[in-house]
Amino acid sequence: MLVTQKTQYTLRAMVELAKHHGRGPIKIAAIAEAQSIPIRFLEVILSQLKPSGWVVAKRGHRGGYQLSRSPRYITVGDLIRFLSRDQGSDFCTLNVRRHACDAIGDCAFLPMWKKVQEAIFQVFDMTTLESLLEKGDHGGQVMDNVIYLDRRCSR
Amino acid sequence: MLVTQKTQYTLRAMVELAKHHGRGPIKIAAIAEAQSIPIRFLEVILSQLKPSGWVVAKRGHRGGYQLSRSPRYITVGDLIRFLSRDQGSDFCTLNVRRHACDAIGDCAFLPMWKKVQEAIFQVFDMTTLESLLEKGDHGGQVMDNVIYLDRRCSR
DNA sequence: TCTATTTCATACTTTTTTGGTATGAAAGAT
DNA sequence: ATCTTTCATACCAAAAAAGTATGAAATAGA
Repeated sequence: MLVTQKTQYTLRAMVELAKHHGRGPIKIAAIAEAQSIPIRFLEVILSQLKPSGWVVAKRGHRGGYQLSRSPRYITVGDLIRFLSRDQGSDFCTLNVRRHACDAIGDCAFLPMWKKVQEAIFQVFDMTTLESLLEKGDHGGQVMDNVIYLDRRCSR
Repeated sequence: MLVTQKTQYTLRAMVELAKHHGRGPIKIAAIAEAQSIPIRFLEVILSQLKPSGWVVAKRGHRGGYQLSRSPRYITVGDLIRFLSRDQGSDFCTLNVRRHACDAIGDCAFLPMWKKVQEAIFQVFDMTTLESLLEKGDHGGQVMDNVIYLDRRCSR
């Protein structure tokens, strides 16, 4: 739910579009090829992005997709918010519903979920498509004052 | 994947156990009742926590569960890491696999996923069962220097 | 205007994950 | 002994995610 395969396909496709920004439309097939995305699935994905103006499409010969605005002003955060728009949870990326523990009155976990949600978007919102195109460490400036604990998944 | 219903049941059950810490075992049925968790499901959940020493069980008359150590030293982070231990993603809470975009060489998104993962556990790791018992705003001290953008899920 | 190309809209199928049940055995207290 | 409670494992159902199919509608260029 947080980051599904579809989410990742979407981001990859958008980055691919960003790469070619300003050089006319690029075909679904080409994006699918470049990013190893099942072409039919990508068709569905892109046509869902269009109505809200993320991308502009052109049909027919020499048609294809292109970004509607500069990759500099498109953030991962905005995209992910968009992708989880009609997904019932109260914290869009987490899977948590506010009324989950209604029975107990006001849920003791709520402040925590809220903080996590904010922390997540703190990162997503600072990541633009453009920044993703730049090789090397990008977008790290903001969190540099935080001490990261090196705790990994145990397995 | 990130936070499933089972995850939330687990946390609620642990908080319930924390409430009664030091006062002998408490029955599954009582926890289930207090936290509105399906009892059979909770049985499964708790018996999965036992082998790794999160809880101690006692069978038979006057049996039940209790925490194996103080709620002060049990963090949500540790619990969530435990719950997602054998779930193939490289960033345990996100659903992202490192080799997802192998084709493209080194994935442009990796640094971002890593930062998000760290940001999430920054919060989870500072939240102890004990802190969840305290009413009011708890655990907020660390993130206080961060400027939160008020961006919500659009819907 | 015809044709090849490409997106578009919608619906369907399959697979995977999640959520939850069932059953009966084992252990412990009185 | 017996009642209570956990324990281990297997099973089932529902929901979500992933992916496919079909044919229609534009568009460019010959």
